[in-house]
Formats: sequence, structure tokens, C-alpha cells
Amino acid sequence: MKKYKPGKIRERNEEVILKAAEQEFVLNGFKGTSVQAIANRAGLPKANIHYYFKNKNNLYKAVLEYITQLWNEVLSDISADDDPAEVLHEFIRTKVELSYTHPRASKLFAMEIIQGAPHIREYIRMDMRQWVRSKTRVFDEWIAAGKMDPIDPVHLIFMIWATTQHYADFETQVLTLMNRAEYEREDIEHITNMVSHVILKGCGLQPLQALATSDMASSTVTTP
Amino acid sequence: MKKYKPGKIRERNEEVILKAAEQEFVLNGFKGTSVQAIANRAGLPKANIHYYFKNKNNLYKAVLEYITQLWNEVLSDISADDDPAEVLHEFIRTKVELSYTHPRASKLFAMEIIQGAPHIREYIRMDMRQWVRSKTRVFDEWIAAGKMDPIDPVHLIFMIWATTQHYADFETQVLTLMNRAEYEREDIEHITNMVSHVILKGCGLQPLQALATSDMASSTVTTP
DNA sequence: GTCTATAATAGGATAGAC
DNA sequence: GTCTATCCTATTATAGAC
Repeated sequence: MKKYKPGKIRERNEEVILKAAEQEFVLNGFKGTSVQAIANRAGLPKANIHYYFKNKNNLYKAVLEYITQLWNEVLSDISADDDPAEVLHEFIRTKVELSYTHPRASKLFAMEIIQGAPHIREYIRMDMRQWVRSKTRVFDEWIAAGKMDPIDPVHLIFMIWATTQHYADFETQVLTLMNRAEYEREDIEHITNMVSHVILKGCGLQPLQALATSDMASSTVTTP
Repeated sequence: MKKYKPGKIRERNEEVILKAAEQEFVLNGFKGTSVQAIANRAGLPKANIHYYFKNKNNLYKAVLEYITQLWNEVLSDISADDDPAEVLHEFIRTKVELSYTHPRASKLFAMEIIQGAPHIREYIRMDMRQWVRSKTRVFDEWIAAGKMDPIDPVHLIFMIWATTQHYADFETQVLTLMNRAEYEREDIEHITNMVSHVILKGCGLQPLQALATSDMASSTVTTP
């Protein structure tokens, strides 16, 4: 996509700008974000942003492109021979992990879709739909073979996306309700196990994790 | 909250403005929305918006207040004597219905939280937390009585919120992937049944709906 | 490659005529 | 109660000095 040879300085600055832009776009949306605010956060003069990315629209698209690359790597190749329980668990584990490691990417993507996906319509219509179709085809074979309950595969994918991304997108709400400052490693494992257990069992599969009462008990909300 | 006697004109205009504001705020976020854009959509001159709501911040808060009232009515009173399966099903049914009838309210609320909930921090910390605590207390009793699996009640609530609101917030993505223009009544029932089935069964409860294969089969994604 | 200065426009808010 | 005209600030983007 880039036509010029990226030098060392350019490479480093572009990365700094992209990171700053991602944060500002999450905080204030595309329209609500000023190039000045991005420049301040990046520690560069405003004109440099325009020098590297031409205009705000280009910069936003660059950030989104970076994010969609992340999403594309999830559950890349599965087949009907694989074990449904293991695949679904791995799907859930990866998505919870992404919510933990890249919360801002998830948030920005969510905002873009909430606002009607004006910049990534085509990505959804082509790449994403292709991804969904390739997975549902496998799910359908599992159902036909009686390996799992006849849960509509498309909605099953929606359910897993929704549940796992919730911990990134609604981070503020989740943490506030749990009276916590931030997620920790053990929270992520707890969430993975809980979500995996409910969904696998809900699909008529054998859950991979036993429910440890200490792990699952409602000690999550502490009285202030 | 209002100090003046609301006349007929005022009442009608305020409603028109609130509706227009909700749409614009969803499309462009708080910062990205101009009072001019709201005025245009409402079919009123810009100065009238300021006349009725003083400033943009007040207007935004009024929209959010209207939305939180909707949310407060969900699952208002339950007790340990109630049947877990029925309560959870009703919870899911109501939330899916709200996603269908008030998608913009859900979207705006989601955006506010994604951006760090700067305007509704206190609402979450007080009202919402109180609501969650009153529900988890009942769930805990069910678990203690062996009526359902020991699923962490707080995360169970998150899971139901996430799954049901997804159909409002990510409407664009869901519809695009399903190659549909908009939801229909039967979609809503299909979604309710599917989500309810997986979650109830996943919690060790008897699902209320039998899985109709015709209902659950993967005919959702049509080839273009 | 970097930054200051500036043009051109759009924004929130208000005064004051009707 | 309604709306036009206007003030002032912030915004995107660029020109041009370094």
C-alpha cells in the first residue's frame, strides 16, 4: 500500500502516531478527534501528522487496517476432523486473550461498527463473511455428524464474539461493577474457563474445565 | 429536575430534539456531533437547541438519563423462590426485545462505556452495581440450593448482557454477515430461543425451548 | 525531514429583533 | 417562544522557512 521506501525515522514515527491515534480515536471517535490531540499525545508537531498520513481520514484507515490484521489471525484453519470442544475452547481462549492484550483495538473496532461501519463495510462484506462461512461449514458438519447440538453456527459465532469482546469493550463497566482497577492474569483464566464451560455445555459438548467452586463462586463483587 | 412548567410546545420540541440528538450522538459521538447537525435533523434553528437545553453537555446528559430509565426496568424483582430457568429466560427475552425496539439507545450507551463512561461513572458505580448485587444474591442462593451449576453470577450477567446487546450494538455487522437488510420478528424469536437454550443448558438448567432443527439449522448465511 | 505561521472553515454559544 | 446575526474559539490543512 505504501509506495515509498520506509526509512528508520519514518518507521518509528509512523508507529508512534498510529499508537497515539488509536487512543484518541477510542476516546473521542473519528469526528471528535483533532489532529492536534493526536500530535500532542505523539509528542510531535501537528504538521508532521499530515506529512506522514496526508489527512485524518488516511490515518484512521491505517489504524483500522492494523486492527483487522489482528482479527484475521483468529482460528485460522480448522477442519471437520478436529474435536468441536477443543476448537471452540481455543476460539474462546484466543478471543479473551486478545481482549486482554489489545483492548483499545477491540474498542475502536466496536465503535466503528456501532456507528454503522462507514469505513469497513467492504471488509465485513467480503473478508469477514468469508471467514464466517468457512467456520460455519465445519460447524455444520459436526452437527450433521451428531457431534454437537444443532445450534445455529452463525449465531454461535456471534455469541462467542459478543461474550469475549465484552471484556475489552465494556472494560470500564466490568471493572467498576467488580470494584477493581484492572484485569489480572487470573481474571483472564477465570473468564476463559467460565465462558468456555457455559458455551461448550450449552452446545451439548463435554466442558474441558471442571467447575472449581473456589474458581466459580460469586466472590467477584466485593462490598465496598 | 426541570424547574419550569412544561407547556405543550416545549414538551413536543424537547422530544423532537432528544430523538434527533440520540441519532446524531450515535453516528458521530459526543464530541463529533455538532449542535447544528442536531438542529438540522430536528428541523429547528440551532438557537432553539440552546434555548431548551442550555448547552450540548446538558442535552447529552438528558439523552443518557432517558436511556438509563429503560435499563432500570429489566428484571426488576426476583426472589430465590422463583424458577432459575424461567427467570434467566425472561431476562434474555427482555434484553433481546430491547435490542430490537431500542437499538440506538443500546448503541449510545455502549459508546459511552467504550469511551470510558465519563458521563455515567456514578450511575454504574451506584445504581447499576446495586442492581447487579441484588440479582447475584438470588443466583447465589440457587447455586447453594443445587438448583443450577456454580457459574459465577456476575459473569453470567455479563454474558447475557453481552450476547443480547450484541444484536443492537453490532447490528450493522450482524446484518451484513447474514446478508439481510433488517431484523424481522422471527429473527428476534430465533435469537431469543438460541441464546436462551445455550445459556440455560450451559448453567445446568433444563432449556425451555426444544431445538427445532428447522429453526436452528445453519440457513442463516445465504450465498450472495 | 521538521516545524512555524497562516489561510479557510466550522464549531459552541449568545444577544437581541421579532 | 422563535429565529437571525454575530462573536470568538478551535479545527483541518498547507505554504514555506529552516
